[in-house]
Amino acid sequence: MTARRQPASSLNSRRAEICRKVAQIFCDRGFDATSVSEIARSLGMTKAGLYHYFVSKEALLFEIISFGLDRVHDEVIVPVRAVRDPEERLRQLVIRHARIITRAQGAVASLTDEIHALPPPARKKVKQRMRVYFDLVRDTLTELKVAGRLRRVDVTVAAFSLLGTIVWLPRWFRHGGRLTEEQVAKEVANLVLGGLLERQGLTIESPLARRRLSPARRMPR
Amino acid sequence: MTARRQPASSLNSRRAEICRKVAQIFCDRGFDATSVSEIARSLGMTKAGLYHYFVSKEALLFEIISFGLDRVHDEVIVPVRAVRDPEERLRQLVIRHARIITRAQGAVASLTDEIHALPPPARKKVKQRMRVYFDLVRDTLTELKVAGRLRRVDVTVAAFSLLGTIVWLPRWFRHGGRLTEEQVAKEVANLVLGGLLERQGLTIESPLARRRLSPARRMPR
DNA sequence: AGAACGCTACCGACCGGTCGGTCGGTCGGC
DNA sequence: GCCGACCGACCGACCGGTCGGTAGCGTTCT
Repeated sequence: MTARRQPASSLNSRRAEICRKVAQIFCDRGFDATSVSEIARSLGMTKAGLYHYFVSKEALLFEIISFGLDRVHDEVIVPVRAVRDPEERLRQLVIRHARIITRAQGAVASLTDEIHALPPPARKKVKQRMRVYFDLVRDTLTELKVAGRLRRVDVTVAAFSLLGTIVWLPRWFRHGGRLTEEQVAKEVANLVLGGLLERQGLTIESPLARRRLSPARRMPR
Repeated sequence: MTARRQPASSLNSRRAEICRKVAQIFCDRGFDATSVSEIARSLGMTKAGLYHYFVSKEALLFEIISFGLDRVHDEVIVPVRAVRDPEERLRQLVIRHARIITRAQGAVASLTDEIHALPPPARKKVKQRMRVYFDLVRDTLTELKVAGRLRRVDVTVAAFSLLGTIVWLPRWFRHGGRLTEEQVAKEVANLVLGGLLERQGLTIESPLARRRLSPARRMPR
């Protein structure tokens, strides 16, 4: 129930392979609705064989969720933290997160819905890691706000709304549709950024040409 | 598995009462993770007693989901369709939808996640009703776009993103927190509208948008 | 008036089946 | 010859669902 990021021995690569496949299964059919025998059959082994790798169904779920959170950590949090400009950081964050979510057909995002099936200690760990990510989003928004580059919005509500938009992606996006995952990621980023930032050349902009605050709009109602 | 909107006989009022309570239970613990005996116990009756009202666990779920969709129909779709101006219609839609979702602690929204537990015919009916709602959102956006009042965004992506923001609300909003459900509904509406519309002093900005630099206090869920 | 009836609302006991999980192996490669 | 990978057979618990009742109550028959 612990274990994260051991060196890739043959055991661990097999574990990772199992994690990836089972993530998809849990994502498609739901954790509770999927029996261990079904999982094993999909993997071409028996239930007893599967239990060679995982001590319980819950432990398997925990490892899968942690695996997904690792992806977010490695491919979103770490690269994005290196971006200094908060606007560009936010854009990168949305695009990167949207991309891994559409790529995995929501396996990463949707599985976090299943945390309720975890025993409380494991649930707490997952929540803590999610919290770190949320703070990154909100802190970036706060940074923009302090710089006067954000519209008059509540940063907490904005952060949650942004995340809601992203995690909802797998519910409607389908590969091979009108838009590619790359296009959707960019479209969502523009939508979100455009909605949050003070309007003024909102895609490519020079940081000089910005008002410090927006005290009044023309024609207030 | 059919049945909708009979006159309120004593039987139906009891059914509705059961629906409301069980909706909360399913929402808290999940459909698959909740046994029929648990449900019955929470209602102060036995399993056999519960089966007097519903022919199956799935039928119970279907009735609950339909009940939630009825709420959206009566309190969002119908009143909002009467609004002629598309901008005001969209604002009303967001506010009304956000309000019933926070009011019911997400019972309405979250249960639609459980459609996968329904047998295909019932699932199809639910999806059709959800589709009607989605079309209302997208058509409104298209109307705005045609009138040149929308930023350069893809209306389909925008519609799904908007809905994602709303259905994600119950994951983080808690009653008795910093914001009331009314404030959150308005804030979200401003956020969404502001992000979509051509800027021109068109949002009524909420007084909540004052800077808040204090650290985080809550997590999703 | 009151016995008889019908019907709703519900219960205790029980059913076949499946669940997550265990255990004593077997077998192939180092 | 040992050890990691895996299997077939099996377990008790619990699942969704059924069945034969019955307590209570309004209506009807006499």
